[in-house]
Amino acid sequence: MEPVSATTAEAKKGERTRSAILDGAVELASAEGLDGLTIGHLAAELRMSKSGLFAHFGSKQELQLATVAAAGERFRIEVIEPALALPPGAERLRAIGNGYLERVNDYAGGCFWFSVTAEYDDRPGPVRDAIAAAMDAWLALIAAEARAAGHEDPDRFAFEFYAAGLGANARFRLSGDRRGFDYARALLERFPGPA
Amino acid sequence: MEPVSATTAEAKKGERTRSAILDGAVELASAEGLDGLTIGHLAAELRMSKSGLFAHFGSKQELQLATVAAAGERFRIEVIEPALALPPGAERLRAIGNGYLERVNDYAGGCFWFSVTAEYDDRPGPVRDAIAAAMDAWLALIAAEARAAGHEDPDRFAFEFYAAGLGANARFRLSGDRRGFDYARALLERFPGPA
DNA sequence: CCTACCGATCGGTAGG
DNA sequence: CCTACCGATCGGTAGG
Repeated sequence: MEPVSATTAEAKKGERTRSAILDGAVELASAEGLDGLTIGHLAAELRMSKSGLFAHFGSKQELQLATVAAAGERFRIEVIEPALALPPGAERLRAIGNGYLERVNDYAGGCFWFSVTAEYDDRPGPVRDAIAAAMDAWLALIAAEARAAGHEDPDRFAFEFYAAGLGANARFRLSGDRRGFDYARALLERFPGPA
Repeated sequence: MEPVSATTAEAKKGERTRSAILDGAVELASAEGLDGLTIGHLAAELRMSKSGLFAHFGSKQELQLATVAAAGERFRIEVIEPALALPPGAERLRAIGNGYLERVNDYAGGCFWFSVTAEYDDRPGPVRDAIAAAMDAWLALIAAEARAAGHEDPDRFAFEFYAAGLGANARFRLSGDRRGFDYARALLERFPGPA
C-alpha cells in the first residue's frame, strides 16, 4: 500500500537494531577486546541469530570498524560536546578531563581505548588506523585546551594526561588501586604547567 | 645401560625445548596477546607438533601462566639484576628505568605487560592474578628506589613512571611518536621529586 | 531478520 | 615428542 513509508519504517527499525548491536559491541569489546568480540557471542547476548547480526555489517572487520566509530561517537556526545559550552582553556580542559576520568572509573568493562590500543597497536590495517586516528584527535584536543589554558608545553601536558589515564585505568582494574585517578585529576589543576 | 644418565640428558633437553617454547611464547603474546597465543600458531612457528608442545604444559592456562612467569624472569635477569650492583637510590632508579624504556622501545612486539594487562584486567582468574602480582612488584620496586633517592611521594612517582611507560609504548606503537620516551626519561632526572 | 549449513581452527585426548 | 583424532566455535554463505 505505502511502499515508501513502509521502507522508511523498516530503515528506522534497522537503524535502531544496528545502534543496539553497537552498544553491546562497545561494551563487549571493552572487556574482551575487538577479537574477543565474536559475532556468535554478541548475537547470543542480544538474542539474535548470528547471521541476522552479521547481515548488518558484512564482515567481522566492518563490525570492528563500526564499533570503534561508535565508541568515539558516544564519547564525543557524552563528554566532549557538553564541555564545548564552556570557554576554551582551563575550565573546558577540566570538564573534558574529569568527564573522561569519571567514565573510565565507572564503566564496567574499563576503558575501551586502553583495551583496543594494546590489542591493535602492532597489527597494521584499517582497524588500527581508526584507533590511532581517534587517539591522535584525543591528544590534539587536550593539547589545544592546554595551550588555551596557558601551558608552556601543551603536547607534553597532553601526553602526561593521556598516560595518567591509561595508568589509572590499569592500576584500578588490575589491583583495585584508585589513587591513579587522583593523580590524573591533580594534573588538571596544575597551572600554568610544569617546568 | 645408563638409565639415570640417559634420564638426566633427556630432562636437560626437555628443559631447553621448554625454554625455547617460552621465548617464542613471550614474543608472540607481546604482539597477539595471551589469547592470540594459540598452541597451533606457536607450534607452527617452532616447527613442532601441537601435541608435542602441548605436552610440556597440559593446558592453555598453564602455558599462559608459564609465559607470564618467563616474561617476568627475563625482565628480572636483563634489567633488574644488573642494576642491583649500583647503590640504592637515584643511580639504581635511573638504571632500572632507562633499562625498561630501552627494552620497550626496542622489542618488536612492544611491551608484553601493556598487552597482557589490557587483555586480562577484567577477567578474574590465576592469569590475571599473576599479571597483577608482577605489576604490583614493579611499582613497589620503583617506589622503593624513589624513596631511597629522596622523593617526597614515592608511590606517586612510581605511578607516574609506570603510566609514562604505558603511554610512551602506546604512542610509539600506534602513531610512531617517540616523544613519550623522552618525557618518561625526564621523570628519572626530576629530583628530589615534584610538589 | 531467520534456519541450515560450510571449511578452518580452536583446546584437548588417545595411543604410541 | 609424534600421528590421528574429538567436539566446539570461529567467520562467513545460501537461500529464503
